Amino acid sequence: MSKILIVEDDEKLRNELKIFLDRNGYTGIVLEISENIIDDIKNEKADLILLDINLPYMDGEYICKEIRKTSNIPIIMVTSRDSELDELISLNYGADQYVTKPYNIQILLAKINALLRRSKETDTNQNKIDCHEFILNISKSLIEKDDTKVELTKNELKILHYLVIKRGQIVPRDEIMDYLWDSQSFIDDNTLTVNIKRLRSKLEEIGLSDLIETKRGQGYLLK
Amino acid sequence: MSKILIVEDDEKLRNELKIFLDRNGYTGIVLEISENIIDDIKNEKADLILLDINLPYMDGEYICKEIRKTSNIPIIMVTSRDSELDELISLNYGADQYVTKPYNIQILLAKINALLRRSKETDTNQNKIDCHEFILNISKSLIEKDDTKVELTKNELKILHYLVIKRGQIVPRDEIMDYLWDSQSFIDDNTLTVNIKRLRSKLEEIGLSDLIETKRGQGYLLK
DNA sequence: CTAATATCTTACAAAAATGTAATATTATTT
DNA sequence: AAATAATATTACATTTTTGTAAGATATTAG
Repeated sequence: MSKILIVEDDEKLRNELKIFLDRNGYTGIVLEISENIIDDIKNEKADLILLDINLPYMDGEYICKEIRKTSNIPIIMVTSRDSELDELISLNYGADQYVTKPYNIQILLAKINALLRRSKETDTNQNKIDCHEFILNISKSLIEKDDTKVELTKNELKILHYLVIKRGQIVPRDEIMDYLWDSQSFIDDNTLTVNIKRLRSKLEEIGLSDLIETKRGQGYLLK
Repeated sequence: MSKILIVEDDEKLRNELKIFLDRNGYTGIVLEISENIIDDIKNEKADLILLDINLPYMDGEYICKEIRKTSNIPIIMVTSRDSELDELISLNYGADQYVTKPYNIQILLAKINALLRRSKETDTNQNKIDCHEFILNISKSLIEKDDTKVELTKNELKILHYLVIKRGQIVPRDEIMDYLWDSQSFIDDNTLTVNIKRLRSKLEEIGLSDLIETKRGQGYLLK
């Protein structure tokens, strides 16, 4: 049951929208527009925001930009301004969709569905990262490849995850060490080498060899 | 450097599009339309697909539906049919966006950026889930709260992650056990209780008490 | 080629994580 | 209130994970 925030000053329109959303399996929440609208939005902890551009106090594009500083909640701009410039600005400020009024309400619903489907992926999926050669299942701490899989320890997961994020780039040993251990704990530099070795062995176990390349003097590279 | 697949039969248009994408930091890949287009698409392992609706052999909506059976790659329908029905069908078949030709190419680019930003979220962020009371840092296996934090073991992380995904719902013990252990390994049912106890202790450590509620006979509930 | 340096390998002890058993507590039913 | 069932607690032995030490290889510089 996703919460959808309606940020719109046209009272008639927003009430209709709320009723429509409620009838279609969502919880529509209408916010009163005030100077504190940004805080109000943040406090609601909704799953998606329908955001008008023309609002009192401040415009929707500014609100969008502010929200994006702390949150990546899905945002659909819903506005009567059919302007390509506005659309461009909104998208560049971090909005996900731009819909012009009057809109076909079934299409708006379909867009909400599509966007929530996409954004929920992150939250609810098993937190897998698909790297062509293998899948890193972070929450289960597994490397998966076809029908084989191998469990990773906490250190191995951290290293591989860090390399995966930076795949294709050379990652300095220091950087990995900073990521793995608090700077307080004085960990032997060889400890990283040993951990890399262990990770490589596990990769070998499922037929993945030479994935982590050593760039002598520079760091490691995940291909 | 994201790979963007161009599935479009108008040769002039697709070449222009490729050049434009290449100039804007993407790798545009033009596919020849054939009967095997669906397999061709799957084999490319791209990051996003620009999919025309009017195509020889089969229409784009059908292709979209087929791709969605095995992949959740971002799909933007790009078409000259400005039809609300088509838009609705496309979105319901799993497309993320619907753009009509002729399009403003800057806006198309902004939409591509927005969609990739959203879909890459999983990859690039640190895999944190923000739950009002605390932040679950999955890749570092930590619970974070203000300036305190506590490390979780693999089991603790799995349990908490599962509860977090289903927060607000009662999660049966069986379901958690299925998630934690292979059905082959016959694990004592009390083992889960002990693991829950350990998780609760860690939550207590950083001042989070009574977060995991026992619903006797039903399961656990994360508030 | 030799020396210096970076990374690798192997083995091992200490620490952490895990499952189980035995017992205790709490809630529900009779 | 007693009996039953579900969950909690504690302690302990086993297994896994981890860091380090000591020596081996490989790479680069002189």
